Amino acid sequence: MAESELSNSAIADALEELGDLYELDGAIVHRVLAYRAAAKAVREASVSVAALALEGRASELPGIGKTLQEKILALAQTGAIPAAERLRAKFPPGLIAITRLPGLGPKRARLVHSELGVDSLQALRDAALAQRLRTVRGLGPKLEESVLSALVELDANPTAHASPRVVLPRALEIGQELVAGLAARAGEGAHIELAGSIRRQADSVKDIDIVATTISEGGPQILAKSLSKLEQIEQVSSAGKAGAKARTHSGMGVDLRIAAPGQLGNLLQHFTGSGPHNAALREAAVRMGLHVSEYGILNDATGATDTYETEHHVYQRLGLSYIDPELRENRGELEAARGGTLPQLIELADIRGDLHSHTIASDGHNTIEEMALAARDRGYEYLAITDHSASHGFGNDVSPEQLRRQIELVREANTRVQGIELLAGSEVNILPDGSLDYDDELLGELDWIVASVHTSFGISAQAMTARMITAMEHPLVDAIGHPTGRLIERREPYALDLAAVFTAAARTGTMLEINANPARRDLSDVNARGAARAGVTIVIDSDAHRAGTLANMRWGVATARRAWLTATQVANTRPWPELEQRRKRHAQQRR
DNA sequence: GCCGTTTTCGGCCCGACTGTTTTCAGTCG
Repeated sequence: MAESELSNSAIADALEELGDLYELDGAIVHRVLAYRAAAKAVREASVSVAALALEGRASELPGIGKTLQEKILALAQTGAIPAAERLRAKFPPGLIAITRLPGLGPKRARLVHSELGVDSLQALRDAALAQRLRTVRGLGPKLEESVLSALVELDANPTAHASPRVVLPRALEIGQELVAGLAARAGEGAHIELAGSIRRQADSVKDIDIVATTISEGGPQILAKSLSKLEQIEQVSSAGKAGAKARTHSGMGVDLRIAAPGQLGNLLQHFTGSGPHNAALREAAVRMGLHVSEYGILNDATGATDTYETEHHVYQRLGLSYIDPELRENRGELEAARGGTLPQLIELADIRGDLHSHTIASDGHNTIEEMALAARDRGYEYLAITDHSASHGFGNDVSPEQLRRQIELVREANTRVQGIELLAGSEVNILPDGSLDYDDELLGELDWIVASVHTSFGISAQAMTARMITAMEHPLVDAIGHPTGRLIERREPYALDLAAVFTAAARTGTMLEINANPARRDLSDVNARGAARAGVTIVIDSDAHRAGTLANMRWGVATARRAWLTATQVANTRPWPELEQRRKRHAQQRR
């Protein structure tokens, strides 16, 4: 296999930069959008795009054609794209920073560069202070004002983006508080719900989108005014009949949109998105002579705009079966909905047990029995106790001797606590050479083994891949925990050849985890989908460190749904005896 | 620059808001 250290994320960054540069250069918007779409496809790919390009196969990815295949190949072979070099020489780097300011895009950046010679944020500030921006046709005093206030904000907080992304549970919590607050003030007959990326159950959320309908005459005004009264809201920037825009004290944007009940389906469909899903949906609709917006569907043939109360009817009108919100990312769901081949997605109620949990034996906060009772309360049939292993290194090491004692304690608790099967397991460290930190004899006494990387994240992709594959080839390793090590919005995944890992997992019968900790969700949606396509069995685990966080399972199921997974593709939707028989140590015995 | 129930060229979603305008361009989601 072609080996390249050029990561997908580095390629995606390069394509985005090139798109920005072409935009500054005045390229037509569709060409720029093509670069952005290609960057997204590269970032989401679960195989090495550099390796694909070296084989001449990058154009197999959606949105990448002959030209971009060549440009990625050049980047992989020479470390640079000639067109980007040329454009970088033409436009000073400060111009890109200017396009990032609110209210300023490529057109205006180009304008201030050509008319005033502005080539940096500092030069822009000087021009605004000297009131020179208003001398350019199309620009005025208001823009000077907004430029200066944006620069002040940037100075105060140079690293943070204007609106940071937060992980889903936090956004959902704020969103639900806002919905409850609005509902309490809206009166009878109002319907209020969350849309946007929260409803799609994305990894992280930038803005909270709220959709509301009201039947009373002054309903819209009451709702918009109610929003400004909520304690979470810092300020409302605009309010009208159709809705309001606001910002929370924590800095999240809030977009409230209001419609008549008869349009709820149209509004909800529009505001659930995603952007690429809606764009693709609308392009397909145009070919049918239909124009879709949040207000309804305009029919070219009749000139009438039809509105729909439910999303089901919106999709039906467009010749599509209903698409679950988690799938609306333009990753093939429209074609599947057209052909009636969408999957029956896994649900939280399908989960029968949890195979990754911690207790006070390592870094957990509850006893075996407390965890067992909490799992039973959740309706589980089984729970694996998998404390950290002998070299965890955070003061929570479980020595071989302690593990033997822990196994006895689990067995005792299993006889004491009725109504749930307790499994004695371990989350064993995968050492840099791929070996494990207990000997095989002790590992052989365990019911369930999840192996994870917790150290030496910085080794090369080649070394990390070999390390993982060695661990998967161990006959007693049932599953790999949080396989890429990413932390959402905080830490990139470690360098790893995922395609090779998936192949090895399928070959050895090792399961790969979707770790349901909402800061991890690892495997990610696209990677879990890639793994399942490669024939890998997925297991969804809470990785709970206290009884309460067994409930994190829901975020893992959310990721599985975004990965198009059905219940049958996930191991722990099966009763333990059935799951137990399907894992590799039995498959190996059968041979 | 991509792509095909308008297939190798000519299209490529839809609307709101803002500021600068007197009909609209640019930006944003």
